[in-house]
Amino acid sequence: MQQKLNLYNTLTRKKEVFEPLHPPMVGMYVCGPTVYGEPHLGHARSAVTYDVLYRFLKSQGYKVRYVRNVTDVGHLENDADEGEDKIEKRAKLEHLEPMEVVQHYTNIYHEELRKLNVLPPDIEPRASGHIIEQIEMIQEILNNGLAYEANGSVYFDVKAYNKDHNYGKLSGRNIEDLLGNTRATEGQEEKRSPVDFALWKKASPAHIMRWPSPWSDGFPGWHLECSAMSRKYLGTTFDIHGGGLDLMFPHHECEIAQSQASNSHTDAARYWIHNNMITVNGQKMGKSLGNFINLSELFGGTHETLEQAYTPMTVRFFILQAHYRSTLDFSNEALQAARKGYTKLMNGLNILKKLEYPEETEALAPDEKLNQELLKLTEDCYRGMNDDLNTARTIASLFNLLKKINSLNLGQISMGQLSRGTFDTVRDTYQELVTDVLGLQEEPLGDMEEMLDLVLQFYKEAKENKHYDKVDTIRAELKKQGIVIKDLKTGIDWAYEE
RNA sequence: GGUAACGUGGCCGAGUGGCUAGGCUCAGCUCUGCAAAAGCUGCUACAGCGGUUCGAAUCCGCUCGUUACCUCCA
Repeated sequence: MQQKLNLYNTLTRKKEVFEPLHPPMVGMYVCGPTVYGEPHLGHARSAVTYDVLYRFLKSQGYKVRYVRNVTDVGHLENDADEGEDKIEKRAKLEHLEPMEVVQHYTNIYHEELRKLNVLPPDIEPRASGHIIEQIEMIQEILNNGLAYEANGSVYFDVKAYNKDHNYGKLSGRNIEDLLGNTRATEGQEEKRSPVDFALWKKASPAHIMRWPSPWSDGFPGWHLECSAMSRKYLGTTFDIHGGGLDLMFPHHECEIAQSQASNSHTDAARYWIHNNMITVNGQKMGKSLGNFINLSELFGGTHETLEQAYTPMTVRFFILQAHYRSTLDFSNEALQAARKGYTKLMNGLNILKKLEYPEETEALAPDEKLNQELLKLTEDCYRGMNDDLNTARTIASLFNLLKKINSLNLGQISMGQLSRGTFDTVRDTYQELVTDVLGLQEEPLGDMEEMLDLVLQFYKEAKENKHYDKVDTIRAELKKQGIVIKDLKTGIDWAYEE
């Protein structure tokens, strides 16, 4: 495949050819969730987006180290002021240890992502497990004169930093605008400037989650964990940093500032990737709007805006049918359409399993034009992926390919019109992209017990009609599945074979 | 208020100077015991107004509308 992957880099605001720093190794860091609540559609979009990037890079032969963190400390209700820690607030509410909250929601997050066929990252570090690394980084920034201590807390000195660096280079802001727009917030007396952000916060006496540091018993600022952990596992400069568009400012901006101000002196990542938001009725799903749709509600059909339950693969397909940098509007109609599209793609997968190129028929009536057309379609599939992970285009091309596969299956196109090479390319492309790269897999069929009842019904009829050959066949086939039929006086039943 | 982005056919959603995106829906045809699936055909759109150009949905300007970030959020 001589096509090259292009990625849109927020840092440069344009699509760039992806060239890893140390091929074939690729280092990739993605901002994971703060585990204080149920995972929702937005988490799914982010996870699926970077899962596809991860899968695609691997399919292209890269050796990827994928790090996705779990934020379990330091994420305050309000940034860098006197807000409560999200985790701790939840813990108090539910009368739990903060780490119980963390574990609980981390487990659910993992479970839901597994349903969505999202591969686990290679390393999943937690902020609370990297306090030492974070303290070290703060010390570096202090030593470099770009942070200051105030009453046991340490703040990043944005104005000082901005003298030699560009604070706002990622999100396209400038410090004057920021200063002009910062609203007066209470409890910020310690900060020299409203734009400064916390690297370390001194804990109030009531605060449970606290660690010793040179400055105070306290906890690290939210932005710091990502800088410290990405550096620890991927180095001072790595290839890809991903996350939601809403994290661009201030979170990612601060990450870059911290990395530059520390002894790393880098932007941390070379390609900064941002996925767009999910909207509901044209409005962003947001905490303050209270219009979140949790994944459990989606899979269970329990949310009030849902007309029905949607399976994880329907949701995955729905996400992939849009480009990751576009907002994706949620609606029942769109999900239902996604369901059908998904099943269509799966039917194609099943057809391909059964289709074989006949051994002896080596292109009886080769149709050069058709072969060319099919090969072009397979290239289109990859062209979509390479063009900034445009899964929407890839899926469109896969549907075009699927039409031909269906025609082949129905004999509207004969196998002899294709060369073996064309057929293999078509099959391999379809299978690889659908299952390995897009990560779409078959979902279990309906109720197995109901199907079994149907078989038992046929068994009963066969027996009544004394079609003993059929009776024997049914028994034998079911036995292969580990099921035995029991002819009881009271009726017919089944049991697991012991 | 500051800064961005977007406005595509009944719905969703790609594209981006000239060539059919695709999915869903709807109508018709082929196939078919009936149906379904599949294939084929049709519904041929790019907010409005100007401009650049041989040619614009695609570039530029203005107008209208929507949204996002600037505060917690993936």
